[in-house]
Amino acid sequence: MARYNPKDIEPKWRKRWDDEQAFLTATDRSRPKYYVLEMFPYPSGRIHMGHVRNYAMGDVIARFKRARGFNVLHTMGWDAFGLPAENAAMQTGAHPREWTYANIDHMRRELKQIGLAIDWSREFATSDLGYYRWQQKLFLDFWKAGFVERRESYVNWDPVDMTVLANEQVIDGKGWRSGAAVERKKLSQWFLKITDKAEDLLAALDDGRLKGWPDNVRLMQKNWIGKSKGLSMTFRLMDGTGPVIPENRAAIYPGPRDAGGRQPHGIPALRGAAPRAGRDDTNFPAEEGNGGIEIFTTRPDTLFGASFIAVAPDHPLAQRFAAKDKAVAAFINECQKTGTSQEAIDKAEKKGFRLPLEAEHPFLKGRKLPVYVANFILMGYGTGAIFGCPAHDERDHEFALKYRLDIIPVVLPPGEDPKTYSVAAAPYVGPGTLYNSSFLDGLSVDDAIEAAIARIEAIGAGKATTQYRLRNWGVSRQRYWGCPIPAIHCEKCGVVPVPEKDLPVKLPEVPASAFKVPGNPMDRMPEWRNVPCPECQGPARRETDTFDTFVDSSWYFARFAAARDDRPVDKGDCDYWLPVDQYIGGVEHAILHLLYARYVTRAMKETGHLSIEEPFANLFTQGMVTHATYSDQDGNWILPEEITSKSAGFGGEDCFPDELRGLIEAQLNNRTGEFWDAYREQTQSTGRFFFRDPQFSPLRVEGLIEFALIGPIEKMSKSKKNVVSPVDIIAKFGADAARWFILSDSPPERDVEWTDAGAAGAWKLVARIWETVEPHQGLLLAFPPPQSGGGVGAADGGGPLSHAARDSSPASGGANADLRRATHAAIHGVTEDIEHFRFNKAIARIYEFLATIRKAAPHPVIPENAEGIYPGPRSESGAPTSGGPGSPPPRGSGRDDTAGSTASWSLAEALSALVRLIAPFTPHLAEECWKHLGGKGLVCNAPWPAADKALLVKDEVVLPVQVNGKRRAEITVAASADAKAVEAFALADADVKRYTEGLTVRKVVVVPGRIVNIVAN
RNA sequence: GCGGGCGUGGCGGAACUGGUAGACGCAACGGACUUAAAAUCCGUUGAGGGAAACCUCGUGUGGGUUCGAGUCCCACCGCCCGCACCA
Repeated sequence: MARYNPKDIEPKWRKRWDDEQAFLTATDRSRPKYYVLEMFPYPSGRIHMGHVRNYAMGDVIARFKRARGFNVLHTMGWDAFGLPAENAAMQTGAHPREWTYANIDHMRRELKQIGLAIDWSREFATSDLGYYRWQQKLFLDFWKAGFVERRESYVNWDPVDMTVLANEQVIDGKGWRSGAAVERKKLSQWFLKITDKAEDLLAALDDGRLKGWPDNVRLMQKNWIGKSKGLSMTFRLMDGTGPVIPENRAAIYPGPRDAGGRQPHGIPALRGAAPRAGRDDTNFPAEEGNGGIEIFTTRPDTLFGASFIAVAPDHPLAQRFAAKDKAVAAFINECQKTGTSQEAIDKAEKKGFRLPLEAEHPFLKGRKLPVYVANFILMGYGTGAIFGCPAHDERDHEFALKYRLDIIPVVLPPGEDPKTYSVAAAPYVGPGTLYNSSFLDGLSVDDAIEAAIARIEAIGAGKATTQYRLRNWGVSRQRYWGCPIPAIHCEKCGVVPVPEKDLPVKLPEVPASAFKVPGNPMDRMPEWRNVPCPECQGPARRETDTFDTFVDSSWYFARFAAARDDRPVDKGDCDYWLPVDQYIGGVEHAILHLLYARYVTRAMKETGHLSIEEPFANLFTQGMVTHATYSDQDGNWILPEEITSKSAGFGGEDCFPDELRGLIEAQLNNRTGEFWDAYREQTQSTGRFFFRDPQFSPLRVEGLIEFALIGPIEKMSKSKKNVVSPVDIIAKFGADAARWFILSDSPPERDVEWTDAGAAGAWKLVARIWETVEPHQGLLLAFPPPQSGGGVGAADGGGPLSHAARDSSPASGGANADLRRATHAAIHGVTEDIEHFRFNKAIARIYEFLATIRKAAPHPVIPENAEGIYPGPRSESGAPTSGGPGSPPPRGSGRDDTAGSTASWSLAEALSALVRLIAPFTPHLAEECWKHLGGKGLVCNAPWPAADKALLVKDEVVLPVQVNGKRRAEITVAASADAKAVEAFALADADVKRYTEGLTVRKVVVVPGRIVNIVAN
C-alpha cells in the first residue's frame, strides 16, 4: 500500500490547480456570487501561524461555497506601504521598495504552500503604482466632494518614528508601532472628515445593515464613535477680579507666589464669533469668542447646581491669559507635561487655576461662577469647556472639594428626604427628581433635561447639540514609503489639487542611503518638490506627506473585485461582487481598519465609484494562535524547537536511562532559588523533565545540561520566542495536517494553542483517511456519485441519488442502512457547521464519520514495514527511511477485488461523501483520494454532497426516562408514537417500576423525541 | 471606574430554543503486532463506592425558578477583552 506522502502529493496537486487555472474567477452575472476575503497581510517577509489560521478559515469557506455552486471570489494581496520598510532601510541599507518586493516574493511562495484556492491573477500590492495612482484619483474626488480638509492642528508626534499618529494609533499615550511616548506638535495636516458620517456609521451598526457582524465589534465601534446628546450653551463673562479668597488662591496653584502683588487683569473687549460647537480639534481662530464661554453638557438639568466653569489648558481663553500671565502659562505647561502620558492620568490629581473672570448663571441673575483652567478638561471633546456641577459629577465633586466650591444638590434620588439628603461625601449620578431648581423642580432627570434645553433655546443662550467622541481622520504621514498625497502648495493660490491629467504623482526615486537620516527624504529633494503651480504657473512645491496606510487598506477589497487600468474600480463589477460576503480577520482591527473602510466606502459611493455603503456584509474575527513559552534559568526565552522533554517516571516510553535520572535529580536537588523551585514543581505536576536541547544527548548531562521552564501560554511572538514556523510544520506534516489541526482544536473565534502533539494527531488523521480510501481504488467508477450535488438552492436533500431510492428501501437494511444514515448525518452536520463557522465541530463529525466507515469496511491491518510513516522529529533528524515515497512496500494481495465484490455502492456513497466533506479542510488529500477512487475531474470542482433528509429521520428513538428528575431507564419507542403511548410504555418499564414502587405517580411529562419524566411521591 | 464576554474531566473543547453532561481530539493507561522501540490497530479513562448488577456526587461559589438547570433569575468570587477625566 502506498504510504501517503504529502511531500510529493501536495505540490503535485497545487501544480495541477495552477495548470488548470482552477481558481481563476470571472465576473459572471448569470451565477450567484460569493466574495470571501481575509484581511490582507503586511509583507513582513515570513508567514506565521496566525496567517495560516486566517487563510485556512477563508479557504474552507471559499472551497465550500464553490462546491455549493457559487461563483467564488477569493483573492490575495499585500498591504505593502508603511514604516517597517523604512526602518529596514535604515538598518540594512536596502531600499524600501526592494525590501518590500523581496518580502512579497518570499511570502507568496510560503503562502502558496498552504494550498489556498485563490485567484492569484488578481494579486496586487498597495505599493504598486497601478494601485496607488487610483487612490490619488479617489482622493481628488473626495476633495472635490468636500470630504477633505486641511488645517493646522496639534498632532500626536511619534519622536521615534518621526511621524504623526491618528488618535486611534495612540495607545495609552504611546505610539501603536514604536511604543514611544507621544509628543504634541503643531503641524498642517490632511484630514478626511469622517465625523460628517458619524451619524450614519453609528446608525448602520444597529439598523440591520451590519447584522452579519459580531456584537462585540459593533459595540466597540459604537463606543468609539461615542455619540452623546446634550446642550451647548454660552455663559456670559464678566471681569472677576474682585475679591479672591487668598487661601483659596494659594490652594489653586502652588506655583510662583506672586499672588499678593498681582495686578488686576483688565478684560479687553471680546470680539468675534463664539467657538463653534462640534469642533473636533484644537484649531482655533486667533480671536476667541466675545459673548462668553461656550460649554457642552449632557446634563443641563443640573444647571442650578453649577458652581464653576472650567476650560481646557488648550482652550483659547486659557491661552490668551497665558500669553499675558506667566503663572497661567506655567500651570498650562505643567498640565501638558503630565497630560499626554498613560493612565497615570487616572490617578492624576484634579488641578485648576483660577482666571480673573466670572461667568453669569443663565437663570439666576445674581449667581456668579468662577472660571478655572482645569487639567481634566479635554480640548478635543465638545467645546473644551464645561460648567461644573459638583453634586452630580465625580470629577466636579473632587474638584469642588479641593477648591472649596459650593456643592448644591439638585437631583433627589428616589426615596430620599430633601431635608436630610447630602452629597457632601459623594456625588449622585443616578436618576431622581429635581429640586433646588426653580422651574425644574419636581421633574424627572429626563424631563428636566428637555425643559432646561427648551428654556436655554428660548432665551437664545444655546441649543440642543449632539457630540461625538470620534475625531476626524488625520491621514498625513511625514514618510516616504506611502502613497503621495496629490497636492501642490502655492504661495499665491494656496493648496491646490494636482490636476488629474498629471496623475499619478509617483514616489520619487531616492537612493537607499537617504533613509539613514531620520525624517522624510522627499523633503530634501528640491528637484522633485519644486513644481509650477497648476493654476498660476508660479513657483510652488509638492506636498511631501504620504497617506496613512489605513487609507490603502480602506478600498482594496473593491480593487480586487474590479480592477481597471483607467479608473479606481469598475462600478459594474463592484455591483456584482460587493459587498464582501465574508470578511475574516483579527479582532485587533475591530475599530481602526473596519471603521475607516466603512467610511471610505461611503465616500466612494457619494463620488460615484460604488453603489453600497457597507463593504462587509458578514464579519468574522478569529482568535490568535498561542503557544507555551519556555525559558532558561537566566530568564532567557527558548524556542520550542530547542526543547526536549523526557518522562520523569520509571519505565516510561521515553527511553530515559535510569542512571541519567539519578544525575538529573542530583543536580536538581542541589539547587535552590525560584527557578529550581518552579522546575521541581513543574516536574511533579507534568511528570516530565524539560531541557534546552533539541536532541537530548546523554553525554551532555554531566553539568552541561540546561533545564527549561514552561511559562504561560501566550500569543506567538518573536520577542518571547514561542513561535513555530508554518514552513517547518508544512515540511514536517504537510499543509493539510497543518490546516486541519489549526481549525480542529478550538472554536475559530477563540485563541488556539499550537501543540506538536496536536499537529501530529492531525497528521495521523490524514494518513488514516488515505488508508481507509486506499483499498477501494476505482470504486467510484462502478458507482459514480451524482453530479447534481448540492448546488445553490439545492440544499440538503436536493440531490436525489439515482441509486438511493433503491438502497434506502428497508429491503437493503442492515449495515448498509446504518452506513447510509451515518453518511447523510455527516453531510448534514458538516454542512451546517461550516455554514456557521463551527470548524472544530465539523472536524469532530468527520472523525466520527470516518470511524463509522472503518467499521463498515474493515481495512486490513497495517503493513509489516511501516517505517517512515510518522514524519516526526526522528525521521527529520537525518537517516532517510527505507523504501521512501517512490517505492511503496508491497501490500498484500488481492486488494482490487474490493471494488467489485465486498464494497457496496453504499460504501461508495460514504467514501465519495467523505472525500468531498474533507476537501475544504485538506484539499490535497481530498484530490488524491478522489482520483484514486475514480472520481470525475478535480474534487475542487465537484459539487457538495447533498444530505437526504429522509435518511436522517429515525423510525425508532431511544428515550431516557427520569423518575423525579433522575435518569433511571431508557426505552425504545417508535418515533411516531404519541405521548400517551410513550407514557404507558415508560410506566411499564421494569426499571421504572423499581423506582416508582410504593409511590404514587403524580404527573408524567413527555417531551416527544426527547425525554420522559415521571413525578412520583 | 464604565461597557462587554467567559468560568464544564489531566488538557482543547461538545451539549439545538431548559430535556441522557463530558461528543470529538490530545494526553494517560491496558492489550495486539514487534527481537526491541517507534509507528499502527483494539480497548479503558469525571470523582467516589461496590465482586457485580448498580449506587452516590459532579458544569467557579451560595441562593432561587422549574417535573427537569451547564443553560434562566439574584448575589458573590475569578479570568479575559474594549474604553478610559468624553462633561
